[in-house]
Amino acid sequence: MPKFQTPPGMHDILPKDEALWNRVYDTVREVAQAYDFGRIETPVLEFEELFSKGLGQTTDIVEKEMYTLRTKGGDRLALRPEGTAPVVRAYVQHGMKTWPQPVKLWYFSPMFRHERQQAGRFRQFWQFGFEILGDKDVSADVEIIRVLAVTLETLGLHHTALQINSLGCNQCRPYFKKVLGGYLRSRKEQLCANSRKRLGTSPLRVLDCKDERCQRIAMNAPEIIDHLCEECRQHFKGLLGFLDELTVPYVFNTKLVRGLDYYNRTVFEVVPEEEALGEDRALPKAQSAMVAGGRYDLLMKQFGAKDTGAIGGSGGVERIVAALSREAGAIAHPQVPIVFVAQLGEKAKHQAMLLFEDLRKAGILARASFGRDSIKSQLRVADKIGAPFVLIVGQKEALEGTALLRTMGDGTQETVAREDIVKEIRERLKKIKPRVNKS
RNA sequence: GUGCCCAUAGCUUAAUGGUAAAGCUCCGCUCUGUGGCAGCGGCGAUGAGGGUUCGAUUCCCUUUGGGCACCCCA
Repeated sequence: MPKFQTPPGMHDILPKDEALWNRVYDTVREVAQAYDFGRIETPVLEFEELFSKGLGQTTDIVEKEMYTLRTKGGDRLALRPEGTAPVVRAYVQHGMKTWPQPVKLWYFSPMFRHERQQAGRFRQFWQFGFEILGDKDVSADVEIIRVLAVTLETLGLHHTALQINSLGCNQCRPYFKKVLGGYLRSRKEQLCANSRKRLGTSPLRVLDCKDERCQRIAMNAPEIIDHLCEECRQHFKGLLGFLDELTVPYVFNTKLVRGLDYYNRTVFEVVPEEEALGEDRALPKAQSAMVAGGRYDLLMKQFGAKDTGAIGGSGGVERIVAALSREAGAIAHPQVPIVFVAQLGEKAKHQAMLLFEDLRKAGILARASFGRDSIKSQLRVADKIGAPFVLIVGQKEALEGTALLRTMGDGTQETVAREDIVKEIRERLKKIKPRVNKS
């Protein structure tokens, strides 16, 4: 039994995962570059206050899911549970308001939340995110949604559904809360215990409670969309108009609220379509959101970036990787052929190492097993890893300054002079069809 | 944080209240300058701690970890 294991909810990303992870990372990076987002990586640790003040005291993330610690100097720090607050902090700290607006940033980083893990939910998980700061205009909303949609599409995830809603602003939300609160209070008896507790603090959350009774009440509840102030209504209308023009399919979900307090106006989520989940539904709907985000003008203001706005969205890498594995048919990647360098004898080993370096410098993927002495076991390894060619350097070859070039497919081999090896290998590799492996 | 299920080798699985078995993988030998096949061998496990018992991997308790659900979220 291993003495040490990863802490609960945390996991290793192994070489076998590399193909899919790279695919997600590369896609995010390419999309970010195509839309001119600049990379930002903020520290894993921030002052705890950044989140407790930024995300809202009563949010679950702050109340019970933060990893916090006290430093020897007495500072209270927290492992970041999300990426937006640090980015806004950076915007203000580095005076990005003096940069040409808006400032467009992206990241790809681990996040930490102390929750019980289950399917698609971890204590350390990776998120990529896109943020547009310093822009109140609805076009920023459109761009964020589009960038995320393009990312998923490029990855080949087509069975997704974009849900979208507006939460209003400082003007209209308090008014709506009152209306909603009144409605809910009049039916308090029929609500579940949890929702009853939430009535006072965040009545909006009652709307996406999964309790059957609450659902029924939520069904007929007043909708925020009918109570938006004129500006918010125009903003939302404008957004939907853009999406229609760009033929981005969306589902207007008036019940969609988000777990963080800082959102205003636009909020959205991308979930896998039912059929994409397969018959046995590998993931339940509630925690299957692959991508989510919203506008956070209030957070900007709170952190000192007045009179401007910002919007962003982030994606859960593990969930997207899982979705990619589900669509296994789409996942095929070429495997780069490897040339194996085998050696026999002390002198030959030295020669072989030099040869290995020659190959590497020439950009040829090479592998060797210098720790093994028998040619037999070395060839076995070459066979296992699927090397199409093996270069064998023995005593004789070492003296002659040559190597034996063995073609594994048919077992033929010929002697090649040291200085011709790279050229010869290059030619032969050209003729090989890349092997395609399903992962 | 709450509830339900689970825990044997790196992986997949056996078994019994009485010496823990196999397949795959890995390492090696048969074959001391040649891979795949085959044969043989080797490494390697009852998550941890208690209890019941002559004896526990098996039964009980605790704990740790995992899966799932709730809560919530990417």
